[in-house]
Amino acid sequence: MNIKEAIKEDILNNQLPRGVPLRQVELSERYKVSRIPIRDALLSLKAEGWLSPHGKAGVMVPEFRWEEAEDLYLMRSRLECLLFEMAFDHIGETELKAARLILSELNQESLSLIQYGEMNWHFHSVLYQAANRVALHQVVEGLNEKVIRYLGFQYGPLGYRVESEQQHEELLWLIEQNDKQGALIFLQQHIEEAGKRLTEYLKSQSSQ
Amino acid sequence: MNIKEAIKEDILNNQLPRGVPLRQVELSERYKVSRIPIRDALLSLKAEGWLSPHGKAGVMVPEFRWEEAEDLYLMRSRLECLLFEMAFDHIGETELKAARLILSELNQESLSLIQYGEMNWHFHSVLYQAANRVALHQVVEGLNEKVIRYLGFQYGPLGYRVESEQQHEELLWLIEQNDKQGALIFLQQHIEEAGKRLTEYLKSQSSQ
DNA sequence: ACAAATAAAAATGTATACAAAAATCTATGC
DNA sequence: GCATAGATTTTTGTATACATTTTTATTTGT
Repeated sequence: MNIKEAIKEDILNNQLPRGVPLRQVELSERYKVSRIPIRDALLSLKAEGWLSPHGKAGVMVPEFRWEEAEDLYLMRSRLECLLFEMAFDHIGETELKAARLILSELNQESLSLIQYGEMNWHFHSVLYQAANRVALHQVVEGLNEKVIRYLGFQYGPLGYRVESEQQHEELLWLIEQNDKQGALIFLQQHIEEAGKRLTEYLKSQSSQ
Repeated sequence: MNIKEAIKEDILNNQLPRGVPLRQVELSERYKVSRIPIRDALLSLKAEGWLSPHGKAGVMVPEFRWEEAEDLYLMRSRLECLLFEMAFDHIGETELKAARLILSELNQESLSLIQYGEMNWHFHSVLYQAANRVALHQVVEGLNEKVIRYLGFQYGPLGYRVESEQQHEELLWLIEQNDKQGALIFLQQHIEEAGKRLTEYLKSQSSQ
């Protein structure tokens, strides 16, 4: 499971060419392993949306497309709010404590992009776990995984990081106040705003 | 891509034990290939939800769980209705024609369960395609793939097949009448009813 | 000059063999 | 009698070698 992570990192940091087929031998030389574990990794990453098919055989790093980003956040908005609503009444001190801990770790600098993205998901995940909706949770997790691909944009040029953390704080506060409706609407806005920013940025990038 | 299909068939028809780890050598003997293509297939099927991890290494055929079925149909309801709404105004004679063709093929008997499930999805898919929402479409496709695992229940003891086809006819009719609101509500009921039936059936099964 | 057919190459897919890790069994101490 | 530490066996993970498929280049005909 280590080569997968390495390839993900390299995709995020634009160390691998986009749009052209990735050759298994090149990758096996690059990561100093044989082609078999490379094949395994490519297969997994393709299934997870980090790679897309190239012709009849072979994979490539997909280009960024604002349409995909828009769809992802649209789905996150619908499904995460549903999940959060189901979770809300079951969120107790345990979950809040865990969420606060993650938030404090998130504030530390010196996190790689991929680590930050995962921590960000963990924060939301801890809250959603209270809903006890495994299948729904997994799909939402998959969406957040796919979103990580775009984080380079979101936390690079967009400099969204500080603002995002303030919103996390506020969400916790609303939960503590037991303001279900308020928290729900806030979460929806939190997601939709992030989606809108990213989508607009991607559009402006692709049109030039 | 052929061994994957074979394993899927066997999972659907309960030819593989549930809950216990699948051994790669056994499968390689069963399907008369070496372990490498088996590994590839298991990896893909795990990513698609047909198999789940068993301990630190190895996979197993997951048990049926009504909670999963409920989640799947909940998500289908939310996302498919959204997708359908986006598609509606772009559905033309081309899509309707394709949908009618699929429907006529669906009426033929002599389709395996897995083929029927795929045809069923194709019908919906053709309509959704008009929305031109690739990422959203793919997620919905994934949900329908996962639902196929449960089709043995839905079209076996539940005998839902004829009724489902009548509903498909009616949906097409509503589209032809350009009754967007009506079609939307009808689709939602179509999905939610199927989900409710399946979930209730699974509950009754697991409680005895 | 362009298109289609064919031959060469490069890439993926698969089999066999070996290494590492996990699970199981056994023996030993308390 | 039970739990734990170690050894044994089983299973998965990886490397190398070969087969098949796909892609690219070349040739040939119009």
